[in-house]
Amino acid sequence: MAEAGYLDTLNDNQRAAVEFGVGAEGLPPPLLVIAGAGSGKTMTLAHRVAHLLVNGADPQRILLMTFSRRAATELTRRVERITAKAMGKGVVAEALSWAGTFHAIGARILREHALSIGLHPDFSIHDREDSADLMNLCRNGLGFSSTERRFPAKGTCLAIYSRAVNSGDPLDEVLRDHFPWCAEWAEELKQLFGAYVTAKQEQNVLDYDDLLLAWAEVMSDEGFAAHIGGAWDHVLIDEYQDTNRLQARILMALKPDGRGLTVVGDDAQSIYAFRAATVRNILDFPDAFSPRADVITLDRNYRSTQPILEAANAVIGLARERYTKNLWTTRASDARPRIVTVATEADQARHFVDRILEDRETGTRLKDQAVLFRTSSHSVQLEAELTRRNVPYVKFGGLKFLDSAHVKDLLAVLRLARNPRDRVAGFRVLQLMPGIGPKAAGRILDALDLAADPLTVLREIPPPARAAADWPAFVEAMAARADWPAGLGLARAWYEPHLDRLHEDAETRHADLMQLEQIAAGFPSAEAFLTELTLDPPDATSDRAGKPLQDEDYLILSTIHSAKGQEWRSVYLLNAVDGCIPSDLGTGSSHELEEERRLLYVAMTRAKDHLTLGLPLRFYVSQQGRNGDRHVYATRTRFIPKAMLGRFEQVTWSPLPRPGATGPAPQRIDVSARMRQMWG
DNA sequence: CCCTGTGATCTTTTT
DNA sequence: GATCACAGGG
Repeated sequence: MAEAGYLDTLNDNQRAAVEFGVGAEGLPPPLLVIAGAGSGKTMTLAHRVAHLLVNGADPQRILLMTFSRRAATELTRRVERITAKAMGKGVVAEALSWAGTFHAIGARILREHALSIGLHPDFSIHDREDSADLMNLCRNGLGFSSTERRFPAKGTCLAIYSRAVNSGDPLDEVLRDHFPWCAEWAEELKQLFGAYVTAKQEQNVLDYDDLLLAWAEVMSDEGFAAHIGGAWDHVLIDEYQDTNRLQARILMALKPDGRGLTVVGDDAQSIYAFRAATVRNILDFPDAFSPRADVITLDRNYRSTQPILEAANAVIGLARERYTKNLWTTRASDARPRIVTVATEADQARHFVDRILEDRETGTRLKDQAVLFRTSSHSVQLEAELTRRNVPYVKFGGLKFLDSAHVKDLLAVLRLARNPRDRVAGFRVLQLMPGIGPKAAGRILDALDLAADPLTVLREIPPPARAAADWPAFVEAMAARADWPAGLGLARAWYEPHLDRLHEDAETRHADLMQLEQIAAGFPSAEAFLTELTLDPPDATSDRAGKPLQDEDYLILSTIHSAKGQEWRSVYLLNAVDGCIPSDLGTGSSHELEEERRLLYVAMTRAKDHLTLGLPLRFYVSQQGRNGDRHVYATRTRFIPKAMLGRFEQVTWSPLPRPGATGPAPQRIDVSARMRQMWG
C-alpha cells in the first residue's frame, strides 16, 4: 500500500517501525522498538496497529498490553482515528477488545478458562491491602505476631512474597538482595508463604501476583499455550522496560517464535524495579529468538526544547549503564530549565503557585501545567497553598479513593456476598457491628465455610447478643447479591449507620459512597465492577470530591511514577534535593540509586517548554522518631552536580519583605470591586 | 469476649 | 501520623 497517506506524518524510523514485516508473507518477525522520551512512541504504536488493520488483520486477534487502562484507551482512540482516515471508516473501538494491562488480561483469561484449570470462575481479586490483611491473618495464625524479636510487618511480608514471585528468584536471594534486615526469618517466611497460598486457595481468592503466576502456569502446559497463544496473531507490548521476568515468561509462551510480536520501551525510563521489573527483559529480547529480533530506535524528540533536553541528557548521561543514545530535537529556545532556590517548602509552594497563576494569565491553561514529586506526601504544603488560593487541582498517585476505609468497607460487603469464603472481607464487614470482634467473626465465618447455602446459615446462626439489632439488616444486604446494582444500595443502607457511628467526618464519606454507586451503575454485574475496580482503580483524587471535571480547568499534581507517558507545557518539580530525589530510602544499593536517577530523568523529560526545579534549603522533617521533629538543611540532588549547573538558570526567590508585617503576606484584593459592592 | 487506651515502630513508587 | 501489639476495665 504505497499510497497510504496516513503514514506521511511519520519520520523514517517511525515509519520503519510501523511497516516492519507488515504485508509480507505470514506474520511479521519479532520487533523491538527503543523509543526515547517524547519520540512519538504512542503515535508510532497506534500507527502500527492501524497499519496492520488496513492490511487485513482481524482486530479481535490483536492483543495490546499497556501499563494502564488509560494508556490502552488512548491507544485505541488513536487507532480509531488513523484507520478512519485511511479506510474512510474506523474500526469500532470495541473490536480491539483485547487491550489492557497484563493483570487485567490475565484475569480475563483465567476466568474464561477457570473450570478447566482448577479455579472457581467466581474468584475474587484482592488488592494490595486485602492481600496484606490475609497475610496478617496467616501471620497471627502461625504465632509470628508475638515473637521475641519483632517479625516483619504484614506489608513487608507481602512485599517479600511478591518480589520472589515476580522475579522468580529463590527466597534466600530475595532476602539477601532486597530485605537483608529480614534474612533471619527465612524459615518462618517460607512457612508463612505456604500458609498464605493455602489460605488464598481455600478462600477462592487471587492476588495481583496470582493473575500473572497462574497465567504463566497455564502457559507452561503446551496444549494451553498453543490454544491461548493461538487466539492472537499480533501481540504488542508497551513500556516493556517495566515488565518483570514473570511477564516475560508469559510473553515468550504466547509467541515462542516471536512471530507477530512487537515490544516497545526505553531502558532510560525504567522506574519499576521495586516491582521486580528488570531492564534485562528489553536488553535480552533480541537474542531470545533466532534469527535475532530486529531493533529500531526512535531518538528524535518532538516534545521538549533543546535546553530542556540537553539538561535531561546530561542527567542521564551520568548513569552507570545506558543503552540508548541521546535524544535530539530541533526545537530551539533560549529558556534554560530553572533551578529555584528558596528558604523553605512553604516558599517553594508559594513561588510555584505564583508562577503557575501568572502563566495562566498569559494563556497557559492550568491543565497544561503540572507539579511533579517523588513521594505523594511531598505535595502537602503545595496542596495547602492551592486550597488557600482557591486553585483547583487533581492529584495522581499516592492514596486513592479506594484506599479510604469507608469505600473498602462497602466493597467488602459486596465481596462477602459474592464469595462467603473471603475471610478478609468477612472479618472486615462483621466487625463493623458493635458486639462482634475477632472471635465472633471467626465463628461466623467458620460456619459459612462449611455451609452449602450461606444465607440460611446467616439467618439461623445466633448473632452475639449486642449485635442482634443490626443483624437482620445485615442478612438482607447479603441476600441482595443477585440484584445489581440495587444490591449495592441495600448494602449502603445497612452500612451508613455504622459509618456515622465510626467516623467524625461522615458527611464527606457519604458523598464518596454516592459517587461509588454512580460508578457502579455503569457496570453490568457486581463481579465486573469489583474486578475492574481492583485492577484499574480511578487514580486521581481531587480537592472537590465527585464534581465532574471534564470542562473545568485544573492543575495536575502527580507522582513521577504516575506521570509516565504524559507531557505538559510547563513542569515543576518539588524538592530537587538529596533525601527526596534520590529518596533516602532508595540509596541502599547502586541499583536503587540508578533507578532514582532515571526518575529524575523521567520527570524532566515530561516538560515541553518550561521546566522548574524547586530547591528548598531548610527542610522540616517529622517522623524522625527519637529526635522529634526538626529542621534539617538540604543539599541539591546529587544527580545535578556542580559541573552540570551551566545547563540551568539559577535563581533565588524569597517572599517580598514586608516591614513590620508578621505572618504570610496578604492576598491581592480588588479595592474597586469592593467599593462597587457597597452599593450593589 | 469486646473495646479502649498506651507505648513502640516504621514510613516510596503501583498492577 | 498511622498502625500494631498488648494490658486492663467492662
